[in-house]
Amino acid sequence: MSRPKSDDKRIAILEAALRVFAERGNLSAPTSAISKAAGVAEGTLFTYFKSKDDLINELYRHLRARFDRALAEYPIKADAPTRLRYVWDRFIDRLLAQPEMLTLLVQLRSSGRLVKENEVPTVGIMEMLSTTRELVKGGKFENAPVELMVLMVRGQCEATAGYIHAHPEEEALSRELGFQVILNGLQGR
Amino acid sequence: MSRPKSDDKRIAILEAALRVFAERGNLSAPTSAISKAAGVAEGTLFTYFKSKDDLINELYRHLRARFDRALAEYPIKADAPTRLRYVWDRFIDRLLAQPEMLTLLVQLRSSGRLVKENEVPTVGIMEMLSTTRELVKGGKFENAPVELMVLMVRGQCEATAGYIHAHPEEEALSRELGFQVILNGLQGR
Amino acid sequence: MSRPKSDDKRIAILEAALRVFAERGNLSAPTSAISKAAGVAEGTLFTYFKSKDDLINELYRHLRARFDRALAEYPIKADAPTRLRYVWDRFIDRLLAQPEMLTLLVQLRSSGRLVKENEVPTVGIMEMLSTTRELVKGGKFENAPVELMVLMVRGQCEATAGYIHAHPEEEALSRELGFQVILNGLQGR
Amino acid sequence: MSRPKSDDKRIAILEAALRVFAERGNLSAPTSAISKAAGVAEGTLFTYFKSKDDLINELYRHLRARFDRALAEYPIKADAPTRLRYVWDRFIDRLLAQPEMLTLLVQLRSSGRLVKENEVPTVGIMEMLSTTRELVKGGKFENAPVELMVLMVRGQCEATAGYIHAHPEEEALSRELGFQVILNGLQGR
DNA sequence: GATGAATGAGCTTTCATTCAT
DNA sequence: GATGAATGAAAGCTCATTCAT
Repeated sequence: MSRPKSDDKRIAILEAALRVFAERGNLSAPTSAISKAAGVAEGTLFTYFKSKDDLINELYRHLRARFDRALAEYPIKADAPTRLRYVWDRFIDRLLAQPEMLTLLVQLRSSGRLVKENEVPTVGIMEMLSTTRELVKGGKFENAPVELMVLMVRGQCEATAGYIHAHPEEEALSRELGFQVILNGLQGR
Repeated sequence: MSRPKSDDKRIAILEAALRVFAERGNLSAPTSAISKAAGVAEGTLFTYFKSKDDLINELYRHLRARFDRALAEYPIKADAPTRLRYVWDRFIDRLLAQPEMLTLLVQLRSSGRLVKENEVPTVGIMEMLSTTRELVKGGKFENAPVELMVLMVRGQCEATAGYIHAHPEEEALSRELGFQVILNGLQGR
Repeated sequence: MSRPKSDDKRIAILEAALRVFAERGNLSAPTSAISKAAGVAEGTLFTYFKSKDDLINELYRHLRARFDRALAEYPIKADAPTRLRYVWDRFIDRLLAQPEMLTLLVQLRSSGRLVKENEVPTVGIMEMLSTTRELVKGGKFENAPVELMVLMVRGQCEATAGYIHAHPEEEALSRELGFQVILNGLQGR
Repeated sequence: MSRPKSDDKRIAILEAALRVFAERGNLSAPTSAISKAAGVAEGTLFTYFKSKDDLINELYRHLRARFDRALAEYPIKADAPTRLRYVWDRFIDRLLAQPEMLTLLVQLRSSGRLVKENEVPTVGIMEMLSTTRELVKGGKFENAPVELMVLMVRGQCEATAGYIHAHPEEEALSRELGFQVILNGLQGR
């Protein structure tokens, strides 16, 4: 094997895609713009990704993996509210660290281009699931479908991050409030 | 006098766009598919809409106008929870009546193709604003930014509609639960 | 017969075509722009002219007729130089009166859209022919093909008008010079 | 390294454009006809020329460069009439070698699609300028604007080439006559 | 006759992907 | 593996012409 596929280059392309897709809406940026932004030739993109769709799916996985990595120090032994708060904060952190991601994730999810395998929940979502289950126990939502609850938490989280993005000066307050609202809501007291 | 521009045809094109855009993600459906679905010639689309972007913006306004029309019997004199529930139910109604709309609205909002004027709140959102303001009064979120609250309500609503779309048999329950969670959350008791 | 085709309208369309074609090069202006400029409906243009090509040919004839009308007082009894000068001045007059025409004539001639019948010489050209024939008599170009001579006179005339258009302040001089050069040239002494 | 952009292909496209534009008037030939005539794919045309307008401008420069190249053996030390005759003959040569060019040049000039930079005089025109200046010295046109003179020479030249194109059997005579007329004319004796 | 909405062929240009170098 | 020229199938949009009103 002469030159091995470089992982650096792979990452460079993914990061370039993140940036470039965020600039033009709708995943409509041409692959040539992505390869240019990544500093590689147009053809090279296709030695790392079979097609644009493949790139898009890998990008989605890449972003989700980053979310999961952010949960490294998950306080597994803490109580449910603390654990939920941890996930909440990491999600917000990530969304604010790369605000393009917020829109991009939405676009990816609604693009109809993601393959089935990419529709499995991330570690973060799994944690939300179990935490939420615990939280509602004994409350008036004890018998509610947990999946619905999780969708709600995620929605709330993205709404909060969106608000903070528009009003950065209210970050601390919003982060807190958003969390309290959903916690309150779920506990049903 | 010649044939007048027919409003039926205009609506037919908008409805066709709704359907066709929902099928392929990212507003990427070709205008030719839309005109075909609307039963008009390719060129005709452009006598009703200056460009694809114009069509997209008009579509957004069209959808929003429909939401507003659904609020015709808004119980203006009822108490805040009742009023919020009314808006909540009408939103869910609409999203379920045309489930394509759920994805489409998200796509439209994140497309970067909407003009400024289309970013003003609908009547429904305005009502949410005033109702929410009233709801938090006296609670622990009294001083929270109302806009954030409204974003949360909308997020909750869309999450709930999404869940119902996937689990139609749980509609009544989910509709109720979703509302209770956000109401609980906002009232802070 | 209810309403007769109005000659005013016909002329209005031709004049509009002259203006509009001059603005965009290459006869590429859409018929809709012409009808708009003429103050008639798009379809109306086609009740006066069978097709765009027909309009173009009629426009050419219209312009040529105007040239011919300018020769109304042709000094038929004067000597050859005087007569050539008369034609020369009227040509220059016309080209300066509507400078768009200079470019337009060139475009029409090189468009490949003129029908055969429109390739016959105008009255002005006919006069040039006979005058030129007389002028070269006895000179060193006695046996030259008159058609070539006439092409030269026309070329000279258009070159002169073009120059005057760019340097209006030198009109009188240029008009005179241009004529002297071609007269000199033809007489061969 | 990849395949380098081939200059052959570039030239092939330009030559194809020359042919195809000449067939249909008004630069109205579709780019697809040009690429087909050049034996390349439709898209390839656009890797060599940014747009149709760019192609048109490059074509103009291409043709002008050819004129200039034809003057390689310009007899710089000869007297003015000899030098003018050299330029005259080379112009006629070129116009006859590719008769499409005669119409095409006219179309290009009157198209309104040429950029400013392409309006500078060619080497041939520059030579005409200086030669003409010398020719009129001492004659009755001593104080005439040289630019006008040059426009005249060019016009005369194109008229002559046009005539020869229609009457090839009179080439030698016409070439001579045309030149004599303009020389006579300029010298004013 | 006048109007302008309707039509659809045709245009320029873009872009994912291939492949010669 | 890397490169970028080559490809050709779309895409969005224009426009001469027709025809219902």
